[in-house]
Amino acid sequence: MTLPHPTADQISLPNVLAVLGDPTRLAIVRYLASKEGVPLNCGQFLDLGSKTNLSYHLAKLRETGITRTEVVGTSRLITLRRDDLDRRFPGLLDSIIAAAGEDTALPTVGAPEIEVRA
Amino acid sequence: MTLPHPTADQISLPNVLAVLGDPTRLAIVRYLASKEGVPLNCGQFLDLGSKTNLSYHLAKLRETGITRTEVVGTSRLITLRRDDLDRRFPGLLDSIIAAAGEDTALPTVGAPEIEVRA
DNA sequence: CCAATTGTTCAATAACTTTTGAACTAAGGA
DNA sequence: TCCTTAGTTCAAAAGTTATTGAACAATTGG
Repeated sequence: MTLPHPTADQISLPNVLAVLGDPTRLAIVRYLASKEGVPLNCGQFLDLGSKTNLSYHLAKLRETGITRTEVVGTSRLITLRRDDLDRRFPGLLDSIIAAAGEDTALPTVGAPEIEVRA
Repeated sequence: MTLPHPTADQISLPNVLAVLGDPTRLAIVRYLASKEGVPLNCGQFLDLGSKTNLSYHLAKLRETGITRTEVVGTSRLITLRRDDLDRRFPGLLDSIIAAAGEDTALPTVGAPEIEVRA
């Protein structure tokens, strides 16, 4: 069983920008990038919204060509389509992820990154 | 007379991405980048939409911090806020403009770039 | 002053997006 | 088989965005 994904050359720049213009989806992509190589399932993102809402955002990321979703049993394993994005839009993903990393206003997955003083 | 602009540190990544996710606005920015240094007025963009519609899109670009608009007589002179954007999001604007340059589906300002054979 | 030029504002509309809960499907383990 | 886990689908509600035309304002040249 495979879900529909656009081919690399079907990925459109305005679509990618619009889809990453949503803070929840940007947070998802940032987290995927921080765990590159490790496929994550939908459950890992529950900090960012309800199950239903994540289903919506993750479908959007897949349909735009930003992520790849593999069905394994009852899980979906989600990865960033970094090669395709880099080939299509060199430097774009890196600069977005770097900028997102500085952005304290973005929601985060996992511990809320509290700055601990010595 | 000056119009309201966000300061550099008020420019938000999700906002920039969402605003550039619109093909008309991406075309405006691409054209501004191609004429860097030369301030353009709204009339130069009439290929991309009606006067009213451009007013809307150009206001959005200004409010997001992507462009600067200077009022001179009855004209608005519009420039890209490249320094601010580069400082805030290094590499982002360049990769977007480069990618937009390859995108034949985007609307264009001026002659439709016909490939002339020798 | 008068008219033309430049661009804005307003209200209306159409279309899309995000979010929600309830109901559902499909796989896996006891 | 039955229950749990993982995630989707659907319809509804709420909100946002893009586009339009008509009316408006401000500057400038004659």
